[in-house]
Amino acid sequence: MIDLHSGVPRHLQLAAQLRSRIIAGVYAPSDLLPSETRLSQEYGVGRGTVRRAVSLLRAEGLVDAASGRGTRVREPVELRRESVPRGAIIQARMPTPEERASLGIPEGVPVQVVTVGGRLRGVYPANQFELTTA
Amino acid sequence: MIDLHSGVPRHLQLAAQLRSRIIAGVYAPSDLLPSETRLSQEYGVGRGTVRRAVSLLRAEGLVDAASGRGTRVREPVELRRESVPRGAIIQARMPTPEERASLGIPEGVPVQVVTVGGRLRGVYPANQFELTTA
DNA sequence: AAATATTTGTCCGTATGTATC
DNA sequence: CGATACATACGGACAAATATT
Repeated sequence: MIDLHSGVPRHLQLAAQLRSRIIAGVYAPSDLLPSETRLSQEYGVGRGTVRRAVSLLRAEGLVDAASGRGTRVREPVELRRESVPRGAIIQARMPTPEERASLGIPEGVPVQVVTVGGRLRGVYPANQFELTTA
Repeated sequence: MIDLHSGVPRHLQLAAQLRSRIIAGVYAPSDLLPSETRLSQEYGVGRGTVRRAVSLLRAEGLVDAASGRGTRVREPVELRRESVPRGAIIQARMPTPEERASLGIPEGVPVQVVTVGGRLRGVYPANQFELTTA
């Protein structure tokens, strides 16, 4: 459960427990997590604390929440492999809000930017692509 | 300022304004942002809303906050260029908390993981390295 | 050196809105 | 329409780290 006096923030403790349950398959892909109110009661923490914990899992891409529907464990996605030419420069960073909107990138997912000779070659969301050198 | 009835969440409005001020150089690298209480008063929103806005900027790697000290605009750093061999696979992701601690990675900074033939070759914090194909 | 003030971090309770069932 | 569930937002309280006097 949650140790209220361990010094470790409760939302981190809760996030860790939910995370390990997801990885262990207790909550399997496409499963709904218990509602925020349920978690709040079961773990004896406020709902705000639950939301903070869940928001971490969302940022890690583990779950996906929607109003009215619940919070669902995300299906693992197959990564597409994209080949980059020799001499390319590959830089990772967090996407701008505009990139997130236009590319449909979820929270907490970085992008890899490929440039060749100073010219932009592509922006690859890390939840969809891995890069390989030609 | 903040439009309380535009339908756009206030923390997003505030984040957008702070973000554009940072990019415009109104808040320059190493500058402190106004304190959360100041921002809360100036923009007429609650402190929780301010914290949500700032936390977005932290996740984007734009600013860095510390207890007692304040929230500082991050310095852009010179990137070291690291060469990866042909056939390597480069995957970007957010670091685990353990990696952040051991590698000293600030918030909002992704890492690039290089594997060759399934064997791990290196983990490169994106605020220090850019990769190039050999 | 010590006390005080400032600033961020955590947590709670409550209220209201919006989407879904 | 009502019940459920997530989203936004406020206020208050206290702790922890840092800065200031």
